[in-house]
Amino acid sequence: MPVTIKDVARESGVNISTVSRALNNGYGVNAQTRELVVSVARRLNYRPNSVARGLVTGRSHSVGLIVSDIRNPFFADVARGAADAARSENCDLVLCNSDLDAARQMGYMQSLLEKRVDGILMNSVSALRPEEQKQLAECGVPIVLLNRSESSRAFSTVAADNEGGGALAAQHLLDLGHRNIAHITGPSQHGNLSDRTRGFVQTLMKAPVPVVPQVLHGAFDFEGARTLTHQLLDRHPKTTAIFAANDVMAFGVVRAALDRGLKIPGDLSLIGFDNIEFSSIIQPPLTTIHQPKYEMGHAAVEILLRIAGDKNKRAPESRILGVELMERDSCRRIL
Amino acid sequence: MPVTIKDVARESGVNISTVSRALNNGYGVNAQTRELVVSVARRLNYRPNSVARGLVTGRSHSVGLIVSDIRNPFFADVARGAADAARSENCDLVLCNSDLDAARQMGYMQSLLEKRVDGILMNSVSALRPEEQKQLAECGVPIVLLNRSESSRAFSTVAADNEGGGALAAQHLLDLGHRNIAHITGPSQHGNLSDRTRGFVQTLMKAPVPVVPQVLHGAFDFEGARTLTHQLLDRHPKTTAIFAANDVMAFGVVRAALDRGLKIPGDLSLIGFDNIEFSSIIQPPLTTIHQPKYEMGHAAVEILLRIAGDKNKRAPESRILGVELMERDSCRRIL
DNA sequence: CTGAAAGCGCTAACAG
DNA sequence: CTGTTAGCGCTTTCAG
Repeated sequence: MPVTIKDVARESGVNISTVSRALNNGYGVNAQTRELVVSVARRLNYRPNSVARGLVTGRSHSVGLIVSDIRNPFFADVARGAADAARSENCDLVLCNSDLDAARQMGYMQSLLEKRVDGILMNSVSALRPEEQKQLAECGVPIVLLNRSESSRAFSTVAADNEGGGALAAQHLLDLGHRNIAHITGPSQHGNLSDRTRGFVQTLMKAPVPVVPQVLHGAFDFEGARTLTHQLLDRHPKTTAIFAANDVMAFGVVRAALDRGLKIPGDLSLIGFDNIEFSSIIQPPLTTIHQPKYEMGHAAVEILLRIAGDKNKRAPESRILGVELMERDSCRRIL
Repeated sequence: MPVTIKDVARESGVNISTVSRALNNGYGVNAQTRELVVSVARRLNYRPNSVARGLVTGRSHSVGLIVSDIRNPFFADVARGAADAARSENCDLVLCNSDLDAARQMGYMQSLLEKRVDGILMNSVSALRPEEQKQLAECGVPIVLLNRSESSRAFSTVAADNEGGGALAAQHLLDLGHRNIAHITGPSQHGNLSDRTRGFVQTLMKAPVPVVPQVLHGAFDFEGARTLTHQLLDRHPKTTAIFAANDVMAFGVVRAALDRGLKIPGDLSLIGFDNIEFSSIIQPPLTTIHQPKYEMGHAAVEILLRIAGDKNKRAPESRILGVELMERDSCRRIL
């Protein structure tokens, strides 16, 4: 049985409320009394029970994070940023993996709400039924959505400038003189990736000499990209540059190029998106669009906790973080 | 203000204790009464307050996970296994990043203990002062240590068979006919890596024709390995095979080989350790020792929760999980 | 089977 | 400055 505030009170010969004050506020207590209490508490190895405290204060000092899968390096970065932001406000992070399954996600929501977390940060599954949307909106704790810039205005959101990133990629390829350009990406309705595609395609089409790229949709992972690249190059062998919707897809392109004996960037220029750690390790080091992953997690929790602090809930806040071109060795100039 | 058990009681015309029973045990309550209560609860959108429940039951249904950095893909895998195991027991996972800093680690411990988590899984910093060791041992909640097989017998532990993995790597290289073998690894006192080194070296020395490998210590990351490899090859250009203490180090070797125009496996065979996702994506796909990362996290939480379930604390349990050789394309046979 | 009551450990008025 | 008191929302005896 752990030592409680009562033990400390008895041992110091004061009332428990005095102990509480001495240990928390600090002020409003005689300096000597406080010293005594503090020393007794330390001697007894007293550890305040934050469950009990939470019951009365209504704050749990923890926030929930629901991501699809923490093994995705993107989310690992976000999680680290979120955890650090939480810690700097004396909160802990509860990690949940939804696998983008609506039922799992709602299950975790439930569990987090029962734990009375102070807020929830999530990369929500895109296809939420209106009923679930509503349930989320009315759940009573602040929610910040990740990567859902286009979402309903009911929630605060944090996302990278995906559209701007797509534009950056397009401009870079254009600047290098490419005209036979392709883009491989995920399913056409994937919000995040769609934004990248839009920025990319629009920039290409608005060029002085407009370019219309080949756009291929498929699975947005390594093998999906590999397959897509083979399809692309079978049909359009003249392609000189590919924009992959994320770095892992870019790795798939690298592999496909290897399969065909094509050199990057000699025969094919390649640009990715995300700037995961591995993109600088792979050969050739990948030119890519950097997404401030850590900062996104950090900002999201800041917003969450700010909202949680305000009693009168304010209008949801949306934050779009800037992206950046990381020039490495996978793109070359076309003569 | 969320709806409480009282609201449900009033609305169903029964006592709160009946509501509690109806919603929890299920038995000991008239079927009709229960149905009524359940339906009212649902109608009111009642969500039990697990903070209040925790205060009386003494269980928080959450476990803490302290790792050095979730961005390390090894820990991301472990965390996922841990989260899944926790979830299957209706627990949540609280994620903490220590950066292997003793102060941060103890700070998180403190915070987790105040939250009255049901157990803590951690990859502890190796250098804990005896005082801190003791503090951990007596903290009152079950602790499972990760990757600390050699640690004091005071704690339960879960680790991969690092020594066996080192042996596997050695045997593989031997089988392929290598005799000029090197091993690059981290600092000599790093428990985990030391085990790998020991298994590797001993197996080599016990071979029919004993081999004594070059062993180089340095930073156990990408750049560290790159540097170490250059040093190695400057001094021992006849080296035909390298065992890197982990996959990221192996990637550093790949880069160093590239720096020198050496082909893998043509000029140099390479074997890693961990089998992180990237090892199959890099060129050439890396032969490596697979560590059951997900399973380790899963097993650790299972043990944790089993200990937490027993009132009479039993002897600590140590589990060593098997490793496996993943043969890919980075090693070749020497004639 | 159900209600009444005690209490988990703590904070927060409210008196003194 | 400090003690008293009333809960926070729930589980759990203990009666009935």
